[in-house]
Amino acid sequence: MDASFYEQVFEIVRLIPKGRVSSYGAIAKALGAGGSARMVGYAMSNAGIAHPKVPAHRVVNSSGLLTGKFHFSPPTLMQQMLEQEGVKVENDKVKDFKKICWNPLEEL
DNA sequence: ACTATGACGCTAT
DNA sequence: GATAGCGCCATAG
Repeated sequence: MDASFYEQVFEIVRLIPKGRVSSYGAIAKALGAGGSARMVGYAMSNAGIAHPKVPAHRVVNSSGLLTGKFHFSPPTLMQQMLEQEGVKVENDKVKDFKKICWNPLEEL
């Protein structure tokens, strides 16, 4: 394994259950890099070329805002994917984010 | 080794 | 509520 930070992030993201979402900070913390939330997002940039597919659309910021939606094509794909999985999104923000937020540290 | 960058997080104003 | 600034840390050049 490359054991790169990216791959570790990808693994966590791939473990996110359908209909749930996670935050960059939570994932970073689960990896033991609590302060490297930026790295998680940075890794997501590679998610587009990563295999197997990484449900990056399930990863949002601590506010539940779809910050990275512009990295999708089209940018509306992220919101549609979430709604498709039962996640309600309003104004580029996950509704009831606190309720559906998935904590890797707790679930794992 | 150093600098620049980045899908973040938090606090202050 | 919106904007601005700082910190935090891994990757790329």
